[in-house]
Amino acid sequence: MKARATETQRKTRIQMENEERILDAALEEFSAHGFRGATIDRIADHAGMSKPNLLYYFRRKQDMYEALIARLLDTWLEPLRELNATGDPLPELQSYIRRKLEMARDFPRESRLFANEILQGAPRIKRLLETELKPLVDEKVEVLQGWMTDGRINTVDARHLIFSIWSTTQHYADFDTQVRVILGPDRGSEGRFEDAARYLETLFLDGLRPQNRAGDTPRFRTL
Amino acid sequence: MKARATETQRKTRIQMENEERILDAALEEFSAHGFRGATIDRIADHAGMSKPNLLYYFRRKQDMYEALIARLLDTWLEPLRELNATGDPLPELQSYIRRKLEMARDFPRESRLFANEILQGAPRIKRLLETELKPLVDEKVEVLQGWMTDGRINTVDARHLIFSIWSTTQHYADFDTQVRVILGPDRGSEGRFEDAARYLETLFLDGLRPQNRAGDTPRFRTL
DNA sequence: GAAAATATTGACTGTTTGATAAAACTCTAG
DNA sequence: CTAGAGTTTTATCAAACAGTCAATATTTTC
Repeated sequence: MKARATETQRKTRIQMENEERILDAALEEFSAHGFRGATIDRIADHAGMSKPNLLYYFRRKQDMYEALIARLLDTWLEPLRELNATGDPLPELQSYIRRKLEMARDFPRESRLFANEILQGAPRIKRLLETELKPLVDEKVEVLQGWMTDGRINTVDARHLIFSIWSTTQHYADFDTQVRVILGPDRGSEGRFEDAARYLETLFLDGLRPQNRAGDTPRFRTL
Repeated sequence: MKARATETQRKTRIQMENEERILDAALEEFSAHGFRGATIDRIADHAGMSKPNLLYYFRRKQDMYEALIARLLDTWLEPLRELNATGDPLPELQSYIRRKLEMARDFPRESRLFANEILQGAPRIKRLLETELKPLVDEKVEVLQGWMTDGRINTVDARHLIFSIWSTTQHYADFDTQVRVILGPDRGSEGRFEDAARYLETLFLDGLRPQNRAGDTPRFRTL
């Protein structure tokens, strides 16, 4: 009966398998009900093991949650990290959007876990947001502003630009239920995401103003 | 001891006051922790009354939740209802976006309540989405498609266009914690929303492609 | 194949939670 | 002012919950 908590290395085959099964079940529960709404019993049930057995691997409910959050944030920020300052601006943004959309498609539960945590005021990861998320965003904001100064993309508030990419892409994971109701069951998951990718490309590149770019119509001034 | 549940009219002064206080406290709790995560005790606490007293007005936890949802959906869809088919497309969309942004600013708890419900699979309002939300969206999609056919706005998937307006605006309520971390405390709430409004106007009208609209640069083809 | 390390279980504990019953109190209409 | 409707409290309950413990079973190691 060794202390697994601190002795990081040396994990048994069974240990690895079970921790994996537990974290998968925990992700299911936490992403659907938030920290407080999730119960150990249901997680144990979903993982196919008894509650005391589960608690043998994760002594407290919070330990599961923290394990999930820890592994999440890193993957979550990867697409933004890949935004390359030396690349062509529009293709770079385009592929950032595409990568975020792929994450929403392939890891919807992770997206919802994150959404739940933020929605509840981020009590457990606020510090992480400040130490990891903020500096990364600040760095990439510099890149975007450089592109704007050089006239290579339209001049806008770079932080809000990032927000809009996050929100539009994650919407397809977080609000999946609503999206399905609106789109109907006709188009499967793949079709939905193809359509979304096509739409977001147009939105972020050209906006909604009709494309009379030869100047044949005087610029329309909105209120 | 009359049955308040069905006998809709004839509410006492005290009844009205207390129901209001309770629903406010319930909104606070449900929007922050979801249905399962919220507890009657905390709601009663926050409303400043004993638990049995609260349960005198709402016999079950679910009754509070349903009362909130019922009053929510109607207000929530109001901005979309106001989208006017006979108006000018771009100003119409512009003011739809502005109204949604105002709702995110003025009713963030309501926005989070809704987000929580959808995030959890909308178990309690899926039917309402089908009977109320879907038809309204279908109707407005027709309007948007009409504008596209007439070349008055850029041709895109109208449903995804609506999704992007919902997600970008509600983001400022639902992910408020994250938004604050990124933007820092410099700008207050008003400033944040002004910046957001300005940014979204540019995004939805013109997109990010630099504005060389006189055709002095050959159109850039993205991957 | 036996000792040691690891894994699983059943039986529990103290607490929180949603909900009820009945007694006691307060307000209000006549 | 008083009778009855409306409101609040005290006391209580059963179920659900997070977490513990010692006993048992299984794997791994030599």
